Amino acid sequence: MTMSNTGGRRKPPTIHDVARVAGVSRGTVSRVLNGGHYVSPAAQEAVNAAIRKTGYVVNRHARSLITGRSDSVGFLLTEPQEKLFEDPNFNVLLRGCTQALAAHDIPLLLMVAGTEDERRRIMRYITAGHVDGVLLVSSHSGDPVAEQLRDAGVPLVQCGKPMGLGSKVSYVAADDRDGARDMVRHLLSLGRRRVGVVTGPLDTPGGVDRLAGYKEVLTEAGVAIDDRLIVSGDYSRASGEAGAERLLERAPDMDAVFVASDLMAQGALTALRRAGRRVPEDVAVGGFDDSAAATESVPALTTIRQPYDRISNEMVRVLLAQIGGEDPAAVILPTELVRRDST
Amino acid sequence: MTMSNTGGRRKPPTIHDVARVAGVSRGTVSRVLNGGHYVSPAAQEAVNAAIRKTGYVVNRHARSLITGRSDSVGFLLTEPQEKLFEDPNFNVLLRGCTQALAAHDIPLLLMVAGTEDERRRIMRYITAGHVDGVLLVSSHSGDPVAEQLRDAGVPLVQCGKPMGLGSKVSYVAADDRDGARDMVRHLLSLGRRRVGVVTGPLDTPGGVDRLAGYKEVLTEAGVAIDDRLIVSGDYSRASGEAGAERLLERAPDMDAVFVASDLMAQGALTALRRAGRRVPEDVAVGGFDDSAAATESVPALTTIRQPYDRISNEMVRVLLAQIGGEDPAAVILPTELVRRDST
DNA sequence: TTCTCTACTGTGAACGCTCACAGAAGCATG
DNA sequence: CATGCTTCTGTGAGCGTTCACAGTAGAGAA
Repeated sequence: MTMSNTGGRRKPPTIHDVARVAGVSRGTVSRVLNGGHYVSPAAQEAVNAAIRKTGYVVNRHARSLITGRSDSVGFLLTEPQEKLFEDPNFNVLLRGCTQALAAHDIPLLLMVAGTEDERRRIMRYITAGHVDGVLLVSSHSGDPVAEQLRDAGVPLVQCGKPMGLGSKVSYVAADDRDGARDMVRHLLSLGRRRVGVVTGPLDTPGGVDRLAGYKEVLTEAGVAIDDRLIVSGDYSRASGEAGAERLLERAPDMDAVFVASDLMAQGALTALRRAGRRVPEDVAVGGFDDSAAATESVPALTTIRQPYDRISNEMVRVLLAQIGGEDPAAVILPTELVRRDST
Repeated sequence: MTMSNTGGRRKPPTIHDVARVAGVSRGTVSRVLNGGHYVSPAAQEAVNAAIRKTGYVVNRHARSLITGRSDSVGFLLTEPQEKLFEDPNFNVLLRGCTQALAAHDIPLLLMVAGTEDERRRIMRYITAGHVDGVLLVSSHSGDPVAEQLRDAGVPLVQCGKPMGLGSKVSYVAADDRDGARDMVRHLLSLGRRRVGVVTGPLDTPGGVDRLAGYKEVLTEAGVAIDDRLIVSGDYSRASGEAGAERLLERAPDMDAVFVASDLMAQGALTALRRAGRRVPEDVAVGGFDDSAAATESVPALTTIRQPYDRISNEMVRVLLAQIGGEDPAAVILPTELVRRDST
């Protein structure tokens, strides 16, 4: 009479079963599992064979109980919703982090803090030690969550430069300023001199730095800064459309515009088309991000590529280092100009 | 001399500390934590006060070790990438599930099985009992993963109707057939008679059902089915564009088209514009999904709304029921016609 | 009174693992 | 031969919780 295996799950083998099959002790099996130092080759081999034979998989709960580590990290999003819905970059980041962590056999717990209630529950969960560290994505970058976590001693890496420079928290970001410089230099190299800009939100480092890069290059090139050519948006498509409209009103002779996100650039294209301007003949348009929106636009956008794959890899690397005891670190990654049809 | 709390985390309070503060035993605290049956009001109150005072949070690892439950579920995506990048619906689903689970205090583990290696690692993780159940999103809907999990006795809910009807696995889906019927009826009600269709992939139930609804309504209305008016796509924007182009070639007198996804409908709009057709005057266009693409299109798409918020809620509900021992269940949710500017 | 029943409470054992420690075996050195 | 050192192995304890069980107190019935 054999045991039925329909329906319920069988009780999985433990380290004890492996030890018995391999003819060694629990301790030896544990050592093999954790790097194999101080284990004879013969025992090593016997244990590995026993693991394969029994189909043993470590019980992470039991391990965590004694080590105090959870061997998992949280991916925390502190946005009501727009980010998750509108921003194509978010997907890339989430996927990149999931995979980078998977390579270390570390599961990713997704946490979305929309309401204040959710935020509290999540903070309690995190500070109780249920994750070893947190990857934080938040757009309003003076987020109190970052400071709270840092004060609680939770390893933390933020995506994008945080606002308060005093706060000692790790972050990984693209080089916004340098990217903006590249784009504006590119527009100037096309012979354009009336270069407008639709900035990001000016209460975020990203918004500020991209504008700074713009001004820097114009000044270098001896082109006067004209306030009528500067408006700001909030990275949304709608704000890009409104921004371009305002620019055309205030400076009808504009012959190029640097828009600080692809989504806004898409909106700007709509506004330009409506105003009867041809792109790129009358007005050259440069975006930022190289998100999916850049290739979907008509014409396809010349843009500044943010290396999201590298950003997610670095976020994970820095976080794991910090969990391992290293100090917080800031990583700034280079961007790249991608030429398409809008310039 | 006070203990420094800079840097490292303090050791969190245990159930023991709570018991001591409340003046009761571990057992009583545990009972309060798990529903409070057979606990006197006085003890109940004392324990709750002690929990607040000490800031106690249950150690889930210790609990899981003994209960055998992990009190977490996996969200498994078996797609190489396109879904995560192109499909706006995916975001909505992921967020919905995260929140529905959060209400039960259950964390969501995100798992992406792109490569074969990842798939194996994830299967081992799941079957080892590290999650209590799995929410599965996969487009090629005869996915072997579903059967493997079912055979391993892992509670499972799939998003969308699975292909092999024999396999007894839970799923939650929108009523594709009925949605298609509504849309085609709507197009007919506008007086259109040459109604084309760009279907989804015909090796998936969603693709098949939407086409079936289309044919059904035409037949009911006494309009002959014309094969030249039927082409199929794969839900991508590009395939919608190509599909509409082919339809115009084969049936230049087409005066309406039902496109089985909003993303494809966006592509169709591009093709129609290029061919000089006005939408909706010359050709009315109906989409499916009511994703972000529907409102971003110009003109905004009339479409069939899939109730993604309800879908995610139902997926979680059915999964938790199944974890609780109930039998697998199928849930089919009603759709809704959303009128915009393309019809 | 005594017994039974219900409502509640405390206690030891276990869950599966890692860690610290003790000890064994092998080998070179004094 | 004792001593030390290195490499390897086994053993008990304990992580924080739940669960089963035993036990207590009080109320009501016989």
